[in-house]
Formats: sequence, C-alpha cells, structure tokens
Amino acid sequence: METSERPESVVARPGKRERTHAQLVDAALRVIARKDAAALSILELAHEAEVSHGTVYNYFRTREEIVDAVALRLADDFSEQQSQMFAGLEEGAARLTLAVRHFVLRAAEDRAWGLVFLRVSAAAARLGHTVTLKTLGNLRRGLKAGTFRYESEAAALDLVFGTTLAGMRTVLDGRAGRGHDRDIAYTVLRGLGATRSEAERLVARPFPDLDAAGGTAVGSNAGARRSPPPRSR
Amino acid sequence: METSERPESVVARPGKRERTHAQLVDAALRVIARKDAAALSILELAHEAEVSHGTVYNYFRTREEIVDAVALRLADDFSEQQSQMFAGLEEGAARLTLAVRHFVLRAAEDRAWGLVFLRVSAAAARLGHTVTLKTLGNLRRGLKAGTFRYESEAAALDLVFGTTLAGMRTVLDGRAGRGHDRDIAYTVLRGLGATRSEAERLVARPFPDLDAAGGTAVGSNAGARRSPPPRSR
Amino acid sequence: METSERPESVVARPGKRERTHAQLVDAALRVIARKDAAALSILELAHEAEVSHGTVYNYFRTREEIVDAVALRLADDFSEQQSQMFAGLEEGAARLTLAVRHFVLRAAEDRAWGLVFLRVSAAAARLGHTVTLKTLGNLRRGLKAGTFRYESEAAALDLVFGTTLAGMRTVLDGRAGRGHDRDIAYTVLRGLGATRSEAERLVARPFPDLDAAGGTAVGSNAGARRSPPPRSR
Amino acid sequence: METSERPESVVARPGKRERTHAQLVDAALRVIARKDAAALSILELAHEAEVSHGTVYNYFRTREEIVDAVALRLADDFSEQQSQMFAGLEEGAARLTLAVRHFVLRAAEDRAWGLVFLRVSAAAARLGHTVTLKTLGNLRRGLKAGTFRYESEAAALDLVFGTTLAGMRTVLDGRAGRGHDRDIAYTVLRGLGATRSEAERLVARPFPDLDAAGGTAVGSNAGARRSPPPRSR
DNA sequence: CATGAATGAGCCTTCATTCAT
DNA sequence: GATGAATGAAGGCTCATTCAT
Repeated sequence: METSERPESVVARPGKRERTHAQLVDAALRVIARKDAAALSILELAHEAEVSHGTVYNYFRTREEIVDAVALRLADDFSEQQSQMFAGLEEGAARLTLAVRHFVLRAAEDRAWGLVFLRVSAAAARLGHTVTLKTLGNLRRGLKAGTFRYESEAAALDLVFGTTLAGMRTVLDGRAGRGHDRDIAYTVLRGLGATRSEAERLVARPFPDLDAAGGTAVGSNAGARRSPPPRSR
Repeated sequence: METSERPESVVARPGKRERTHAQLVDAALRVIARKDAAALSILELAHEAEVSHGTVYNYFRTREEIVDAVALRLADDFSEQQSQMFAGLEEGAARLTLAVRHFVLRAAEDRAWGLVFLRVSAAAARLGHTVTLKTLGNLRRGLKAGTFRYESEAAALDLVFGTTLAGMRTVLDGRAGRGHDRDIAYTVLRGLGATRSEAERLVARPFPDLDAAGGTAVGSNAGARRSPPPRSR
Repeated sequence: METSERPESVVARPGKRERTHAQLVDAALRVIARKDAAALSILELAHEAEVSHGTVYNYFRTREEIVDAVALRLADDFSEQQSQMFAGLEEGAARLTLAVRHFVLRAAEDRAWGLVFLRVSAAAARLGHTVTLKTLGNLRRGLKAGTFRYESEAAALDLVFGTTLAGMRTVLDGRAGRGHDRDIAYTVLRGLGATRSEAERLVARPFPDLDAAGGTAVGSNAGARRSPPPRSR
Repeated sequence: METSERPESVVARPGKRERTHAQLVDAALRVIARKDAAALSILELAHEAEVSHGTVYNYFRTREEIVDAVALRLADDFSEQQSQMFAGLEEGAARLTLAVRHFVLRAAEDRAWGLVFLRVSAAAARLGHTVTLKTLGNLRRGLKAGTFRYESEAAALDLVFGTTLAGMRTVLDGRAGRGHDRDIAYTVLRGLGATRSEAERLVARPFPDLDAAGGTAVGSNAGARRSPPPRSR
C-alpha cells in the first residue's frame, strides 16, 4: 500500500476507484468460476481481490450488487464481441448463428468463463435482458427475411436461450465433443423454421477471427478456435 | 394425506419411519417452492415439517441428501405420470410431444411445482438422469420411425431439455400465455426435424386426462388442464 | 435377538444381564483405546457393542458410570494378575519391581491396553485407589526389610506412580526401546533408596510366565514377553 | 492488568490485537483452572473474556490452537522463571533441584496455576517439549559432573517428569503437606543416582526469591514462598 | 479510502435423554 | 429388557455488517 506517500490528501491517480472496482469484479469472476454465485461471500471476494473485506463495502453494499456488476461486465463483453463479430454482417440468421456458436465454442475454450456465464445468468436477470434484446433483433430480421418461420416469439426465445445454455452445459460437463457448437446452431435454426439447406449453409460459414478482440478471459486455456468442418447432413 | 384415517391419535405405529420421511420430503418441497434449493436449511425444513431439527438428522445427514430425496420423489412422480399418459401410445414422437407439453402445462397449473422442478433439476443430477433416459427412448423411436431427422443426439437432448425448461421458466415468469405448451412442443418438434404438418398434427392431439392420477401437488391452484385449441400455423 | 422365543416372559438364560454388561464394558475398552475417555459417547458405545443406544441406559445412567465400570474391570485385572505373579513371592521390593515392569512391558505389548490404562487412570480415581493400596503394602514391606530407605511415603508413592505412568507413556509414544521396563524399575528402586547392587539384582530376576493368565486384552499384538537381558551397570 | 493506564476510554489503539490476544489467553487460563482443558468451549472462553464468540475466531480457529497458546504462555513463563532462578547457578544438579521444587511449590501456592499446568501438559505436547529441553541440559550437566549416575536417559526423564507431576497432583489433592517440594526433589535426585549426602545438600539450599518476577498468576492465593526447613534424614 | 477488530445472527452438528412400543 | 423415534441443549462455525482509526 502506498498510503505513506500521501502527506495530507489522497494523491491517488485518477481512476483509482475504477481500478479497484475492476479488480473486485475480476476477483468475483474468479471466485464464481470456483463456487456457485449464490455462495459468493464478501470475505472470500476480499481475499481473492487482496483487499480488506471492509474495502468491499466501499464499492458494493450487498452480494447482489456484486453479482450484478459481474453480470454487467459479462453483458458488456457480450455486446462488444457481438459488434466485432457482426461487423459488415446484416443477415439476422447469420448473426444469430454466429452468436449461438460463439457461446458454445467459448464455453469449450474457456471452461471457467462458461461456468461463470451459466452461474451468473441463473442468478442475475440483468444478463438475460441484454442478451434477449440483441437476440430479438436478429430473430425478427430473420423472420422478415423469410429465413425463419416461427409463430410464437416467446417460444422462439425459449428455443434459442434454452438450447444454447443446455449446449454450453453439455460441453462443460464433457458430454459433447468438438463441433457441438455447429450441432447446436443447426438444431436451433431448424427449430426456428429454417430449411435444411439454409441451416447447413449458415452453419458452414467460417467463424470470423476474434481472438484479438479480448473480452474477459476468466481461465486461460485459450483453445483452438476452429471447430472441425461441418458434417454434411 | 391419509391421516384422516386415524382422526384422533397421533401415535402411528407401523410405518412411522416412512411417514415421517414422507412428511419431511413434503416439507422440503414446500420450502423449495419458496426459496432456492441451495438455500434450504435444516432448521427451516424442521420448522416447516413441524419436527425438531434433531429429527431431521435421523433421516438425512446432509442438505444434499434432502435435495436428492426430493429429486427422487419428483423423478418417481414423473415416471409414474409418463406411464399413465403413455398407456397405449407407442409412437415416440407423440410421447415426446405429450411429455414436453405436460411439463410446461403443469408449471402453468401448479406454479409451486414448476419452481420446485426447475430448482431441483438445477441442483440434483439425479432428476436429470431419470428424465434423460425416458426421453432418449422416445427420441430414438421417433428417429427410427422417420418422424425425427436429427444428426446429433447430444444436440437433440439439449434442444428438448433446454427449450422445455426455458419454456417452463417463461411460463412461471408470466411471460407467456395459454398455449405456450403447444408452442414449445411445436418448436421442439421442428428442431428435431419434424415437418410442419407432422408437428401440427402431433401438437393438435388432445391431452389425455390425468388429473385423477395424483402425483405430488406442491401448491394447489389446480388449474384448468385444457390449453386452448391449437392455433393453425 | 432372540426375543421371538419368549412367549410370555423373558426366558433369557441366567446371566444374560451379566453378559450384556460385559459386552458393554468390552466395547467401552475398545472405544477408549481409540478416543479419549472423556470423549466416550453413549452413541458410539452402543454402536461398538452392537446394541441400541437405548439399551445402554438399562445398564448405565451416566458416562461416568461407564468409565467407572471400565476402571473396575482394569483394577480387577490388575489385582488378579498381581496375585498370580506374586504367588510364592514374599519380598516387597521384588513384588514392586515386578509390578512396575509389568505395567511398562504390557503397554509395549498391547498398545491399546496401555492407552486405555493411561486414559482411564486419568479419568477415574477408582483405578488409582486400588493400585495404591497394593503398592503401599509392598513399599512398607521393603522399608521394613531395609531394602528401601525413603523418608516420605507420599513422595515414594509419587515416585512409583509418576515414573511408571511416564514410562508407559514413553513406550506408547515409541520413544523408548526394549528394556525400558527394566530401566524404569531400576530408576524407581534407586529413588526408593535401594543400593545399586540390590536394584540390579531385583531387576535381573526373570519374569514369571503369566501369558496364560489372561486378563483383558484390548488390542492383540500379543508380544514377546521377554525383555532383553539387563545391561550391567 | 495494565488497563489502569487508560482509565476512561476503551479504544486502545496500538497493540489492540496483542491486548485482546492476551486477554483471551488469560481467560483461557481461568477457564482451564475450572474445567478440563479438553472441555474448554469457545463459547465459554468468549464469555469469560467478555468478548463475542465471533471475536475468538479472529484469533484462534480451533480449540487446540487455544490450548497451544496457553501452553506457549506457560512455557514462556517457565523459561523466564528458570532464567531468573538460575542466574549465576551453573551446577546442573542444583538447577534441576530448584526446578523440581519450584513446580511443586508453585502448585501449592497457586492451586489454579497447578491445575492449569497439569491439564495443559496433558493436552499439549508443546509444553512438554520446552520443559524437556531445559531439563535435558541439566541432567547431562549433572551426569558429566558426576552427581548423577543414571544409565538410561529416557528413564531419567520419565523419573523427573513423572515424579514431579505426580507430586504436583498430590499437593493439589491436599494429600501432602508443606515440604513436599523438598521430598519430591530428594526422591528424584536419589533416583538419578545422587548420594544421600549430595541430595541432602542440594535440597537444603535456600530458594532464591523470585516472587518479584511475576509470571502468570492464575488464581491469587499468593502463598508463603518458604517451605519449612528440611528435615534431616 | 482502506483497514481490520468486534459483533451477533444464523446455520450446522452431535448427543444425552426420554418414552412409547 | 431391548428398541429406536423424537427431542432439545450445547457448542461449533461462517459471515455480513458496523465502526473507529
């Protein structure tokens, strides 16, 4: 601690508060990667962030605020990556395909991130909201373009979220091999009413390279981004 | 409850142990309907079951054992009801359709049961196993019959479970109206590769009457079993 | 349990009560060999004796009664063995020497017994009383015979008990090798005022064979009774 | 207690942690003077120390840590007093004599301290270690000087500790009068091989005055330090 | 702001004990 | 006599939270 430098007032560089905040959210991510989000304790968080537990109270007042902050961080990452991934990609169905694959793939590559995502999405509505909004746009675009042919938008959302999260869980449990991202995306597309050939075409598209993009890496088994070439159906 | 058979005395000799066990599982269901399964406390359970907390320890040694017992009860109920519902129904696709609709519908009818099911299935692998086994059979039958045309069985399971659970959640959150059971089932069937007309036909079939069947009612807003007639697509 | 034989009254063979009692004391010995005597729990005792915990209450009302029963058993064993060992041996100093050696040796041979003895003697005054009485006689005889030359009888008793118990502890902790029984006895004899040659002579006497004698074996690494020949001093 | 320095405020800034720690160890001493060390409960300790039970956990995580801390305190006291007592005293036999007498005498003067010492030494190996090391040096010095003539060092240690502790117990039980410290010391010296005249000379030496020295007084029947003049043998 | 001592609510767990069968 | 279901006292432990420095 560099408190000794300060003669009278706090000389802290601008952004000190932001840095500590980020440090705490980082720590929370690591903790949640280990235990369930509901089990996150202030004490453990403080220890992981290497600050006194009293300090945590300068930033969050309840455990829920912490989980929310983590959710916000994940949601921002998500938005950020979507933007990059979708640069120059207008087709709603294509965007949705990439988004679904992205989640499953990332869970496979960064197991810790996957666990955190599932746990936080179960605990914080906030995360769901952000993702829902983005998804809804893509769904409607695909519907308008005629690629999708669903009747119930609510059921369509359940399909997309439910299947994707289940797919992530399957990957995290080691019950699926490479290519599960494509299988899940294909299944979702079919459920939305895409024809076989459309779905195959969408799923066959290569993944834009976004390794450079960053985002919050929780663990670090930065894996091979490529899933194997799609099986022909 | 059959306590009504012995209107005055509480002594209950034979089967005492079984009775108390059931009483505890009942209480656990009610508690989980209120709070998350992970938050279930022995103390609270004892209070709800109106026994001393020491008694709980005569039956369960950890909270997990309790949740497992609840899961077992739900799984047994599930199997039981499947058997009744499927009596004389051979077609895998038809069975699957009914099962999916059943879950969504029941969540709508008995909100407490729905909450319990979601919470327990998140906490106890046991429940998932039972359901998976039953589902797998129906999937394969449908595949062999040519109704389903999926490639990846893992993705198909993710589709069925993920979408159904998401549909239950949507219903519990009040974000879907009557008929969501049919919408969810229709979506799942399409995702499994059923044609539009097949899916419509399957979804249009009336629901066998199983109100008489019993099973574990947690809350008691025993609702109107009938969902509205299917919309034409 | 053979309760089914009984048509109206308890047919139990005479001595049934005594047998169950002995069974409980046996079990208590085994339990104390594992944990400290103060930690002895009715529950654990019942389990070890393979009776219901309710049964224990038909025999003992408090934990102390149990420990006392164990102490009584050990004291009886002690008296019994002394009698056998001392058959035809009048000399007080010789008797004391054998008694001291016996304790240390037996602790080495039957570790469980040693632990039990130390633990029970720490918890139950009863055991100490019995041993004291026997010892006192031998001390006084030795004094009268001129072999011992101590002033304070209280200090002499402290010497005998303290050193012997410490010697047992040392053996049980594995901090002493073969022959510690003789070393301890020699030291005690010297402390009581015996001359070097007297002490050597007393310690050199062979140990009467009492393997056949029985007594309560707790563990069962029935060891080589012989300690190595005395070192010459 | 030096709280008297700050008569009004309780805030105690610097050294707060150390103070509370000492306060807890003090309380533990008082509790152990009442009950057995194994029965020490965190709750009771907290109550005795007049802090919340949560506070105790900020200092000790298990009961054993507490007993260890008490043992450490006793061991430090012991070392401290030995140093004072032995100032300018080189002879091993003389030191040992004083040490043995000191223990017995102190048990007589401060009954609570004696109980604590016996109980803690039974529960914490730590205490034994410290005392052993100090004793060993004195034993070897006496052996080299020719005052002692023992063969087995292990048996010699058993003699010293066993007899001294037994002597303390006898005093605490009220089964010995004034002068037991000298009787015990004399007996120990004889057991170590000292001649009668040597032992008498050693035991006759006056006790250095160390009342001023302080150390941990548990009870406070600060007694007459002087034991009666040695009886002639 | 950061720190960390102190607090107490709240849960967990073990067991002695009672009592109806 | 033996059994075992039920009880509740007793203690253990964790943590969120407050507050003085």
